[in-house]
Amino acid sequence: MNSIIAIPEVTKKRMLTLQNLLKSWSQEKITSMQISEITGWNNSLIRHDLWLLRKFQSQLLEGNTVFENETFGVSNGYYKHDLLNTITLALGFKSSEINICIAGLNRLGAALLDEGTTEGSGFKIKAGFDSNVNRVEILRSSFPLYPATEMSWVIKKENIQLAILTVAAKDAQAMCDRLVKAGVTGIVNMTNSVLRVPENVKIENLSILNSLKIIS
Amino acid sequence: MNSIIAIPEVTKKRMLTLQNLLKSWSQEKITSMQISEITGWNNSLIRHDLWLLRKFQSQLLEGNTVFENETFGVSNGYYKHDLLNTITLALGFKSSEINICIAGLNRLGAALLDEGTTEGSGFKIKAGFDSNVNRVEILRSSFPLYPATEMSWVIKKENIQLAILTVAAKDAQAMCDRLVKAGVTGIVNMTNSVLRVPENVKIENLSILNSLKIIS
DNA sequence: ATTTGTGAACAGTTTCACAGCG
DNA sequence: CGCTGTGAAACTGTTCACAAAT
Repeated sequence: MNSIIAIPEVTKKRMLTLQNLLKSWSQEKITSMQISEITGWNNSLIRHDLWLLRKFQSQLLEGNTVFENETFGVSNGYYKHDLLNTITLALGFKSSEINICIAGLNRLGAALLDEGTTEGSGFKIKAGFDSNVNRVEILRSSFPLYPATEMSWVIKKENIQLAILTVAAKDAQAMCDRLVKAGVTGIVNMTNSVLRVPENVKIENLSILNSLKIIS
Repeated sequence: MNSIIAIPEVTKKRMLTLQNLLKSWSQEKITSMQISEITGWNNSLIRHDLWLLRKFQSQLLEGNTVFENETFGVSNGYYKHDLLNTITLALGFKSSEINICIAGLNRLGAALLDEGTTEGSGFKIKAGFDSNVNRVEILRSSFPLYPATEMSWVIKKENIQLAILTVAAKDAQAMCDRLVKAGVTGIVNMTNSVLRVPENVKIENLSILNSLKIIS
């Protein structure tokens, strides 16, 4: 009776990085040592992560206790494409696009507007919001911009699930509350504010200043 | 013989967040429960972190095995200012400003130029670099912009220690190599590329796409 | 009564060690 | 032989439980 396993968050994050690495890897094969050299992760950790991924996957194909078609580890490296497939499958990326919005159209927010930010990534920016009606009218972008007062219906109508928050620190909590109320289920917080959200809303903090402090 | 303790990276990150939280906390005192409610961290974890911080600090004041002047935990909450002091001291923030630069002046990089990005943070942007000479000439900013070819001497002359990397993914490793060669000791990587650096160079990855994937 | 400070217990993560495979 | 797959061992981080403080 094997207990049900889940992929830990740390592993998921590493696999996201590995995915990016593989996309720019030009050879057909790669070994755990090579990955280790680039990323700095211990080579056993990589094999262990991959093992977890496949264990998790085989558990989804219930009943199939025996691994089928095991082209995987060829004892002299992994095939890049096999790896990419495994990662994509195991992390369960949605096949359909996820709609997102940007809240706060100062220079940072505005920079995310065109810039191919989400090019071929599975995410689609559907709206931009700002409390400053002026900004909304002046800025040009490939999708519509709205005053923050319109947020509620736009988020529902466009089926927006996630938001990138780029307002000034002092307005962050208020804007966050509005987003949550409108039904957003996750926020990438690019402010220095600490956001208070209900348990079912996920936050990822991306503060440049904090990062600078960590590496200094 | 107590073994020497160091503050773990996870704790440091939490303390950075706590620092931000306290700055916007208007009351004189705060309890571990209140911090817990806002951040979602278990309240014992907060006390434990704080305990580590002070243990670490008292170890710096060598010989002083006895804590002196222990106004700290007043058994009904922490004084905001005591906490802020402890965090600042224990995390050892430099009293002097640290010079940084921005490598890659596309829209995202350019957005960091004025925007008070580093306002009162202990970091000072001293230069911006881009391989596109045009951009360097067109953009306006409060500090000088240079073609990437000038990087080596500028970084030395201005004593620049850290960099924020905002170039296109395909140019990331090349630009990173140049920064490292010029003597930078830490990079905030805002691209999706996985950077390969020598052990002594610290990287913090801030990829918006990865964050979106994690919360989705 | 409430909240901190503390070490022990527990859970999670990483590394080790080595069998098995090509 | 070099490399993967795998479970066990070592290590790191978090939570518990309760004494001490007020």
